[in-house]
Amino acid sequence: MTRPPVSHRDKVAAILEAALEVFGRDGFAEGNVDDIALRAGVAKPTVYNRFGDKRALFIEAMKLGLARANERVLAVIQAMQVRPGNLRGELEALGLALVGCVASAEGSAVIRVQVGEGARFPELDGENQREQHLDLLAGKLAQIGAVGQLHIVDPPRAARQLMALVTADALALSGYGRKTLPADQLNELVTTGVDTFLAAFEPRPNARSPRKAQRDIG
Amino acid sequence: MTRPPVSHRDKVAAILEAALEVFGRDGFAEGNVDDIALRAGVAKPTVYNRFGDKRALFIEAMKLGLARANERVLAVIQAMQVRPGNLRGELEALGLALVGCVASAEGSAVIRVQVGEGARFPELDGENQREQHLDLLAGKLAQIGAVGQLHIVDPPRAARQLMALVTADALALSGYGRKTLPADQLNELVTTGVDTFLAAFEPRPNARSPRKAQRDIG
Amino acid sequence: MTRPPVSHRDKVAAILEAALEVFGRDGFAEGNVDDIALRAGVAKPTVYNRFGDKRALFIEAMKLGLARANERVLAVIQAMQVRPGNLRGELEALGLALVGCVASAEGSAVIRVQVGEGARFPELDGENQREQHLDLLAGKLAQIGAVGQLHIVDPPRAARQLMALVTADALALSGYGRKTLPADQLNELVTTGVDTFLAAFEPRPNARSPRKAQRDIG
Amino acid sequence: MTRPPVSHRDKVAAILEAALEVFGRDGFAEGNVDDIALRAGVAKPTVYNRFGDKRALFIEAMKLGLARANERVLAVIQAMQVRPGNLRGELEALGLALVGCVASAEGSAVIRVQVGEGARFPELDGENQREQHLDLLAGKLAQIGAVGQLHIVDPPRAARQLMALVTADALALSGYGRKTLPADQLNELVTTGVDTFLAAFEPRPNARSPRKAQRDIG
DNA sequence: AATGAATGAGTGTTCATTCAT
DNA sequence: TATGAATGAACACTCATTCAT
Repeated sequence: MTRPPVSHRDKVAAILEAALEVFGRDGFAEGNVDDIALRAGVAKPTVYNRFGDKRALFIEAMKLGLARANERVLAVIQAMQVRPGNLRGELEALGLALVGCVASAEGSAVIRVQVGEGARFPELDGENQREQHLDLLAGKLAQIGAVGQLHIVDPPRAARQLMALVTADALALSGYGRKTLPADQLNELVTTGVDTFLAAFEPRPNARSPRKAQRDIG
Repeated sequence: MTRPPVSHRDKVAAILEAALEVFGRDGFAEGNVDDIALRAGVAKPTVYNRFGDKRALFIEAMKLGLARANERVLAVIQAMQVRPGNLRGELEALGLALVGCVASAEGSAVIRVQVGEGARFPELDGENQREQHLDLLAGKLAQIGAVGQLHIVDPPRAARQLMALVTADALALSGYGRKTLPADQLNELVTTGVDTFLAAFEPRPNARSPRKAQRDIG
Repeated sequence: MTRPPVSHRDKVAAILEAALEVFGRDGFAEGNVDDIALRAGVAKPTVYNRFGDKRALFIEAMKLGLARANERVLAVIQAMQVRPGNLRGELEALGLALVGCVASAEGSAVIRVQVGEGARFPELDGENQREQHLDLLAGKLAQIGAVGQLHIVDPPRAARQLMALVTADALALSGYGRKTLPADQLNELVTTGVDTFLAAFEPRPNARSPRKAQRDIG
Repeated sequence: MTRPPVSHRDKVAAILEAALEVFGRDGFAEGNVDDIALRAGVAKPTVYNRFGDKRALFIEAMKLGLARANERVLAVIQAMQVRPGNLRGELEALGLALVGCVASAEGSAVIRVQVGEGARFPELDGENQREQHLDLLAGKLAQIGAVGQLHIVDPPRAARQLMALVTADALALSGYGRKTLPADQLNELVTTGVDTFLAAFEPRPNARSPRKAQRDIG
């Protein structure tokens, strides 16, 4: 009685799982509580007993989805070697893994819903820990810079741009996860993104930052 | 009889305008036809007479919004000088203008809705003429390359990456247009994006492509 | 100016024709004024200019349909020979013609609508001149009785019963005109109806009326 | 859990009852679901929960009405004595009872609606078990014929014709139940119908069938 | 006189939410 | 606690009818 029986947790989890699936597919407004209850194998009032109302359920489900997505991205960045024997390879692996995160069914669904409905759910504002990802990545890049394999003056900026170079196009071209891009294309997007990143941040003999380097040209 | 009275065109236009506003704010499912009719200053059946049903109205309104956005982006790219006295300045101006497009109230609303609901509206699939923008930009970059101000081996790729470098972060940081970023921040995002672009695509004395250049390092 | 141009009459006629068709198929409530105007080749306000409202149009159209049906039935009865060389043949011909009236597309449609909606349109109450048909038929039967070919004590009653015997089943079996019965079946229904009529009203040697004749048995 | 609570059955029944009343009065299109729910004492969604949509509700209600009407008619026919001491009286009683069925408020409403809307509801096609009634009646008549009180060669045909003779006019004269005929008139219609039936099917000394009997005349 | 366009009033249907068991 | 059943509040859509040209 002090804590609900196991089946309770199970049901809550099942409801969240179902909600994530349904809201991910249909969005908040078109997502159907009946549908969620059905998929979760519970009766509708059970959903309301546990979550109060549809809005709260949506927020919980999205938090779960975002947390999972964040976790995956963090793990990917964490796994990057800071003293790579093969820097290009390491970055490409990172890029492919990141693209894999945003292109995954659940990942892209979460992105789509957050972009589409975020304005109406300020509760979700802090949930996307993009800054945290970038910080971690910035740290990694700084370390790589420290050993001289890259010329990084402003690691956070480099992190943001690396992220943009390897994921922005994949996201856009896939219609934010609506269509699956062929592996070849993903590979090429990542590879060329890494190319450009390396070209911009390669160590310069004269140790000038990209900005200064360019100043001469413009 | 030869042309419909002015008031008719006006009403159709007012309905589309209202629909774009309402759907842009509330999305398809939460967008209310009563609301749209009210804002347009017409009776609800007028909406249905002209557009058939809510879905068709949504599609028309989104097409209008997308067309406008596309037009603005094209104009911005078109305006870029291919023999600039000041390449950096030209690119920054381009970048700021592009960011202005995606960060504008209407532009970002269109993006949010398209990302959020696109999966349920295949009719809108071809409407985002991103490829066209990129083609145009690629042409410009190629011309700039031709006069030796940039080292561009693969113009389409350079175009994509320039776009990513100058707009991706602004979009993400603004919460896809939900919050307005301060001008300073936008400026810096664009400036640093252009920096990196120039660093990667600056003319190399030895005329090596970025890729080859990097090969030696990785 | 004293009388509307020809096209006016034409349009009124076309509207009535269209209304009869549409209401005959769909009934009053489901009958659509747009549909009627379209079929009539006029604009909707023209319908309203001429008929005032849907209800009045319905009544006019039904009156037209009923008048036509009445006319056909009267003509059929009128055509019956009162000194037939072949009484059975004459009655069968009459019966088939009557069945043809009620089974015709327009005839049955009018019947269906009148049965279905009559309660809501007292204006149509007097329009079905069934009594007139029966009077005419009664007169014919009386004449036939007068020449001794039938033993008819109460001609109106004989008329009603002849009508019932030859048409009631055809109407019921055809689902009130919904399905077309094969000619064979119609023939048999009429033939057997006439058989029974003749059996009941054949001249009796002892000149007793059917009623009295039966009294002995019951 | 094993059986739904009483209130549920009650509500479903109340809805059907209300629907039968409303549709019987107003027909399908003009029948109002709000009205039905109000009369049934339930909320409108309860109607939809149980019946899906208006059309399905209409069909269920009509099936109920038709089933009741069929049951009453069958009971009436069943009750007929096959060895009557008073054949005429027995047939008149049957006729009056049948007329009572079709002239009853609910019975005639069902008939009106089925005639008026049947074409748009093929689902109701098999529901009017007229053939079953006629079979049963034919059996009875055959039995009466077997004991020599009637001369019935073709019992189904005799059944149809008896039905037509006693009910067709009552139905037509009452405007398919719209107006109540005075008892006198009903009586006379039935009595004279039975007269004619008996005259046609009285046992003939020479055992000729009606048809043959008539052959000599025509 | 005829019409394209507009509209007020209403209706079927849905769905998040709650009641009663 | 969990659920089958019920409901209030909305909303998309229709259609007879009228306005303005």
